[in-house]
Amino acid sequence: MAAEPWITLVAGPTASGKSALALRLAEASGAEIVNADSMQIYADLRVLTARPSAAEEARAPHHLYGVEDAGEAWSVGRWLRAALEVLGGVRGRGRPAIVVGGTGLYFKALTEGLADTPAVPEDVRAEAGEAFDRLGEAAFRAELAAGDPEAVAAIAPGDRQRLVRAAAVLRATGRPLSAWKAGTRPPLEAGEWRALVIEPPRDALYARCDARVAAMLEHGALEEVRALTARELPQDLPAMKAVGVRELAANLRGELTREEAVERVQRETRRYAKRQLTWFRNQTPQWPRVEGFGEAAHLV
RNA sequence: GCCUGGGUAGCUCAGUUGGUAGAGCAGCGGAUUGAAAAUCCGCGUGUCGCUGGUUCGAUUCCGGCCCCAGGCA
Repeated sequence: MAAEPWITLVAGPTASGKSALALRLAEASGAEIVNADSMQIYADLRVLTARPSAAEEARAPHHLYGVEDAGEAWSVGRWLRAALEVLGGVRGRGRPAIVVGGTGLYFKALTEGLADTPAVPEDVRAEAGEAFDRLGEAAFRAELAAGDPEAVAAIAPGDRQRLVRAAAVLRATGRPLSAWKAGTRPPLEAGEWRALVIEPPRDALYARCDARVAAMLEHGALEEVRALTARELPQDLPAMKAVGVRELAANLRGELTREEAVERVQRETRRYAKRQLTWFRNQTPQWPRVEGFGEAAHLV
């Protein structure tokens, strides 16, 4: 067992000051920063996804920020492979690492592991989706239950995304998801990492979400969305699902006033923060809490 | 000032022929294994404007008052 953890995970909801805390920790320890945010991976929406600025990135090495085009789709698995490779490099340089972000599932994959499921071919995935739409949920579930009763029992009603994924994995590999999950091993050693969860008071966090969305509009969020929508990419790409893209695009089309769009983006941002709070509260209850915002946090 | 309509959940409203009320949105709680800023599940949180009266019982009926909107002056 390693004597000293060399990886620090900094988790927390959006607008909680994670990046600021990570930067302070990095400057204090000479660490390199690794992104664990599913949207900050994409290059196109720097403002809207609250990516660190060029000036901030200059203060410490940053990895996996803006490294992919919005026209490409990353996933937990793709992020995990990339993150492990980056961490290997950091370790090779003899430096500590700080993994910071708001995507709970990415932290879970990093600390607990991800099933070693083979890639599901695109046509199998598409076919499963079509089958769902053709059969309806009840019949689709009945068919899936023959090969993967566990998934059928565990997936909540209406959750098309998970049902289709379970069916696609079964079809492509001949084994249910649960079988793939069974052999999962954590990619990191227990002693080599430690974690922090920033958990600001709800009201103050929401106020910061609102203020930050307003500030994003002042700093070019609309222009980013204009450039992105001009590419007419498929709507189901991850980057197209970033909070604010839909609403600001609607404003650009004249379907929402600027004020309406801002209010909706603020509301979606608050909801996102709430989901993150729920995740960390229940999925990582044993991780130490930092109360208040990241930039003001008292460091241990 | 008079007339009409309306004051019910955070918001927009429905409803109770008198037995203390329910929808949508918001909000809150939860799930979460390759889209996770995704996807989905659950939960009404209430001086029924105020105040008297009638009644076993009033948010509901009656009186008075206050407030909002429109109309007439």
